[in-house]
Amino acid sequence: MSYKGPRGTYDVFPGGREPHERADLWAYVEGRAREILGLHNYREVRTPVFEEVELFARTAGEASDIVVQKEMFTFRDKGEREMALRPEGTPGAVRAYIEHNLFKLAQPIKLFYVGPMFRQERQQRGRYRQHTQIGVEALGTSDPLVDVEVISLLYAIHQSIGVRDEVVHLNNIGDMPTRRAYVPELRAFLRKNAAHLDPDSVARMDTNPLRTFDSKHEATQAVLAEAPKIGAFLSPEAADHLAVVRSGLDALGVPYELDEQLVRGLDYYTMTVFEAKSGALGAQDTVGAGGRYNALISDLGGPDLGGIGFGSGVERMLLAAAARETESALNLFFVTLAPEARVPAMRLAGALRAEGVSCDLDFGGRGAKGQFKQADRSGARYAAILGEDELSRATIKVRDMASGEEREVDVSGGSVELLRAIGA
RNA sequence: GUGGCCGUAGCUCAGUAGGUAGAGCAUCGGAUUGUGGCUCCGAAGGUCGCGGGUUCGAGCCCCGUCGGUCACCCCA
Repeated sequence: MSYKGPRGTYDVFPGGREPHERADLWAYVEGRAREILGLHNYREVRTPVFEEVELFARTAGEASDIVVQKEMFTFRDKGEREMALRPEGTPGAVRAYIEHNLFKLAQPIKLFYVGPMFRQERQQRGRYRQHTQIGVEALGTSDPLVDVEVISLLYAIHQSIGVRDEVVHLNNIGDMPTRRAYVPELRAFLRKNAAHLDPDSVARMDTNPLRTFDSKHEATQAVLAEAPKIGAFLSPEAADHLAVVRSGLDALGVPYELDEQLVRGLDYYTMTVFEAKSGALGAQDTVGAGGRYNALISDLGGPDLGGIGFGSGVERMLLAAAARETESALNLFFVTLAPEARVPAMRLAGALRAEGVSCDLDFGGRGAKGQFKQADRSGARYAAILGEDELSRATIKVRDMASGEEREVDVSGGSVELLRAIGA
């Protein structure tokens, strides 16, 4: 084999082994998600898979090494513009919201997107260089009940496709007053215990102390268990917001766990953050996650309005969902027993398809036995046999593949009798 | 990007102390000149990831490289 797919990518095809390689499961998940999104009145937005690097750099802070941090695929176009394949969906959606003045309409604007995201990382279970996210952005309001809707929507989508062993983690990382109060406390605490922290956390202690909570090092986690909790530092506004979100989730019956160590990788989050994890995955156990971003819209040149959204990894949803079988959709398979029967069979097939009956026929020039074998494997309920005898009588033989029963029907007047014979 | 493990037919794998490759399933054909699922017979299918090296001889040993996988980093 001379060519292989690029590192960290995979193909979706009939017969794929892993759930995320199966085309039928993709159709199922996307279909369910679109249905539920529609029921919540979210509408689709499609934005380019590449944007100016600057857009993504703007949205994720730590400007200097952002390209490295977010591990973006970047390239320069022929006009010397620095571009990047999108690593996440929010910046493009928010950019479009601003660019098309959607903030002038009645708010919120509730959008969803489905599409590929790109990150240049080493692959592992549930992590790919090109992965797909189903995401949602509710833009133009800071109403905490929108947070409730967005989180319950994420949960509803996961439940509908059967994500196993799911826990929603919830936190509020506060507004600016909250952080001004909390971050210095946390930083001071970390400095005091720096000797017990891993190098990555030591490095982040000054630039972004909140992120140290993400560390997987045992020693670091032991230190963090004793760290001051953000809950005690929440401004009155942030505390109220969290209380409304919690009681809303309780009222809707969405199970969640308050997790004061939950921070998020993207720096634009404010107030509400959440993560849906599944025990059915490996180390990459976050199926979907998101949060509120009350400064992002204005940072990108829009009005001072809040927004909240989530992204959910389709590959991870597929991996975390219980195995599922999808049945064959084929109704009928034509078996031709003479070369001159093939074109008539195709003509009849056309007539059947026009009536919504799915059918197929052999293209390999197989003998009778081989064709019946194909019919059997196709999962078709009926085989329609067309040979010299049938041709001369203007009939076709319909065989019920399960019972083996056969009956000959008249097709001199078209496909009517044939349709009736198979109950269509 | 770093590290552990792995890389033999389409798939899952075996391959013994180094002697130029096997099985099961799948595919195709036949047993049944126009009838599937079971059974039997047969065929086709491999530069043993790639490149070097050691050796009379390498799928087995050594080096490099590419790829996969899992974990770290990061994140959906």
